[in-house]
Amino acid sequence: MSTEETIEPTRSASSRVQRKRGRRIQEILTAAAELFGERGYDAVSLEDVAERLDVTKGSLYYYFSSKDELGTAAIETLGTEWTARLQKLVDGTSGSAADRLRALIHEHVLIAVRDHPAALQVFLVPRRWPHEQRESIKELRQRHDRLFRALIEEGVAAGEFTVTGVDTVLQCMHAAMSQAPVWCADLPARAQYEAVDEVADTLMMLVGQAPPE
Amino acid sequence: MSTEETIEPTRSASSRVQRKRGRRIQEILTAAAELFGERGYDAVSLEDVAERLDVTKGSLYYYFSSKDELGTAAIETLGTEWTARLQKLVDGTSGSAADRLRALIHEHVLIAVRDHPAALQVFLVPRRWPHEQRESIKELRQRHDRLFRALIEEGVAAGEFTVTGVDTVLQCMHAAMSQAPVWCADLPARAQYEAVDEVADTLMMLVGQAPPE
DNA sequence: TCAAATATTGACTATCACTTCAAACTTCGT
DNA sequence: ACGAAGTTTGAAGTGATAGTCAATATTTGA
Repeated sequence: MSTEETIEPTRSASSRVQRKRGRRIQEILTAAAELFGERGYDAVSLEDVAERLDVTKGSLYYYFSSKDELGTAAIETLGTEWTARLQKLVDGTSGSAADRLRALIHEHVLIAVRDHPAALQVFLVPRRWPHEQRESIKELRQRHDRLFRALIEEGVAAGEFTVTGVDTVLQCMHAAMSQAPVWCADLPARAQYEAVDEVADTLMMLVGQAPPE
Repeated sequence: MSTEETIEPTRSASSRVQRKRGRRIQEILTAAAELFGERGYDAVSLEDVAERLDVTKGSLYYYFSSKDELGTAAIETLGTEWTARLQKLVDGTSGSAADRLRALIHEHVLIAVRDHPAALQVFLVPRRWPHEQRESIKELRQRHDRLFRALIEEGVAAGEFTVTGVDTVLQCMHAAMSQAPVWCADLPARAQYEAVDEVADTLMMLVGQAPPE
């Protein structure tokens, strides 16, 4: 919802029309988010986005004033959905902090590997993003991180985890997770799942959890 | 040394001239390696490289047939120097596998943070590199990894380390290290050193080494 | 049905970066 | 000193892609 459109239709516009506009914007964002998540921001041209929607790129400028604006909004969309999925998982799982953290990592990486191989890297490296856009991504990542941080701190408080600095652990975790899709890219589906499993085991060591058996 | 030049001067060429050519190539590679290491491959144009050398970009094509070729060679140079530095450190240190691994990680990240903030990412993500160039980078990374792997396996054999899969540990380690320069970018020098220290502590947990004190 | 509002087109411009190359310049060996 | 070999230049070519815009098509509401 509430995606900011900087370009407004002249004035007026019935709510019906506005809703239609909103839907169209969502369509665009969805398509863009998919592409950016698959290939990364730079590797996707507006022409690519337009093609997927069966329109021409000129039309995209009717809704977004620049690629960066579309990009920011699309990544926001992607991240929001992602966070929601993870939140749902966290809420639906019980057990020790270790169990839940492991499940969270597993799900997180699995989503990335299967659905959005390039998305985590976009979240992680907002290097080339201009001015304020960067803040937007940072904020998104923070929202994203909160889930992990909460579990880690819970585990630390419960004496389950050993950790030097939570921030550093989070950073290392994210960095590693963001690369997982790259390593897994050439693996068959079955092997991917096992690889993700091993990544989860390994990352659990960042909080002092030795692997099972 | 032995940098392959695909473009050869007509024929003949005295060894003296050839040596001069070799030196020039090294100058170019050094300049390019620095720039690529600072800003990453894509963010550096041939014009940038030429400018640093006080020549025009056309001149670069006298030595390298394309940006990719120059890029591959430059990264090779960077990686070779890097490995040499780390090798020296490993050879010059004694103590438990844990001590040496920690020192290695620390040095590795510190080089990256201080000298080549973007280099590790280039080593890690050869995504956009074409055909065979990719293999070259992979090989380089393997050479790079060998140092870490040797220490890790030693520690495992000695019963110091707990590890599920060495490859996964290596990957996570590298991914995390490659991001460290980004996190540290805005920190003052003193704080950088401490941050690197904490990264080392955290990464040691990947092999089951709880932090000190 | 028709005019106003909205949406889309496609051709055009601008820019940036890789690449080519003939001509000019420099260095080398004799 | 001189020609040949090696090096550099600057301008032009190419291609990809962001961004613009007047013309056109579609949708809306009365």
